[in-house]
Amino acid sequence: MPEAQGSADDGLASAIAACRLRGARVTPLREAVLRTLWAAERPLGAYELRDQLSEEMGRQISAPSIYRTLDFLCEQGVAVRIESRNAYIACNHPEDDHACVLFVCNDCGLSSEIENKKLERLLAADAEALGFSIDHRVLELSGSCADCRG
Amino acid sequence: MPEAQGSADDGLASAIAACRLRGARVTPLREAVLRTLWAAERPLGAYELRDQLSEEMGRQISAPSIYRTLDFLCEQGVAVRIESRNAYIACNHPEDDHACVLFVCNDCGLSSEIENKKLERLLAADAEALGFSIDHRVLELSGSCADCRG
DNA sequence: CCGTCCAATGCAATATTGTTGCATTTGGAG
DNA sequence: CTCCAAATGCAACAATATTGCATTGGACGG
Repeated sequence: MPEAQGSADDGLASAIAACRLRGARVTPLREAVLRTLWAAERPLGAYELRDQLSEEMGRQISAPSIYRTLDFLCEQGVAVRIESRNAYIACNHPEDDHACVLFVCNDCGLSSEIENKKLERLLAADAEALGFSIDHRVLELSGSCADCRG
Repeated sequence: MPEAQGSADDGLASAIAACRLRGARVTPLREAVLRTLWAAERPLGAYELRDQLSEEMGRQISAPSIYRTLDFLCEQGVAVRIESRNAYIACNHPEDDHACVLFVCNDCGLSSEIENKKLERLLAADAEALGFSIDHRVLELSGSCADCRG
């Protein structure tokens, strides 16, 4: 579940608005996928989304459609792929550059994106020292969230 | 290519020794997979390993054997799976706890594992603040290495 | 040396995840 | 309205990963 920051509806609405501002087309399928991600309480796989949306929309949605839609949403910065799970979540800070750390609970799936500027600086310094130019970062920490640690 | 630190042979030998010290069985297949990873100049996929080893060993190695072997090597800390690529590399510091950052060049595949204690502390602090207990970390940065930036 | 046992491997089938190519539809610009 | 490009539908397929069960092989006690 994307961490609280207004309601999921607010998040969805502002994500859609952000896409439109950039001139991107928010089609019914794209909106439905994003809505499903916002409503989910955990990361969803592509085929899970396909099944759920096929039911919701009363017709078969194909895997390629789902993947293309997810690509679009990730490019727009309103969804994020979790590499270590082959799954996706809605992203609640489309404005910044996704320089965040993702905590994912193995138990309930709760996913929290945390920004940490100091950490960014350390990574940038390491990259600099190596002469490495960073295109894409994957920072995923899995374990147990506060609720599930019982 | 695992970064220089003695020769690849030294790395391979010490990785094998480390496994044996723990009482783990280092079979011909396990050794061959690890040797191939050490010799590779880039991360290798499971099926790539299967094909290469099938040729080397003069018989068909099956996918399950490869996956089981890779699981073993990762558990032993002598190999690492790169989640963002579905690929594996040999690990050159089986001694510590794999609290490292991995830089992977999109161009040549060069993979450098960097330790960064400050970064570890920051992540631990974020986790603490969330009440989150970390099981597994994935820190993978892809981009262009110094040589490929030309 | 022999038998027993268990970990490791072989192997076939299958599941899951992701992609390609091409036809068709849709929505917006002119 | 017409045209164009983007989006979607769809079938086939490719790549990655797992399951279940049979077989092998080495370690160890006798």
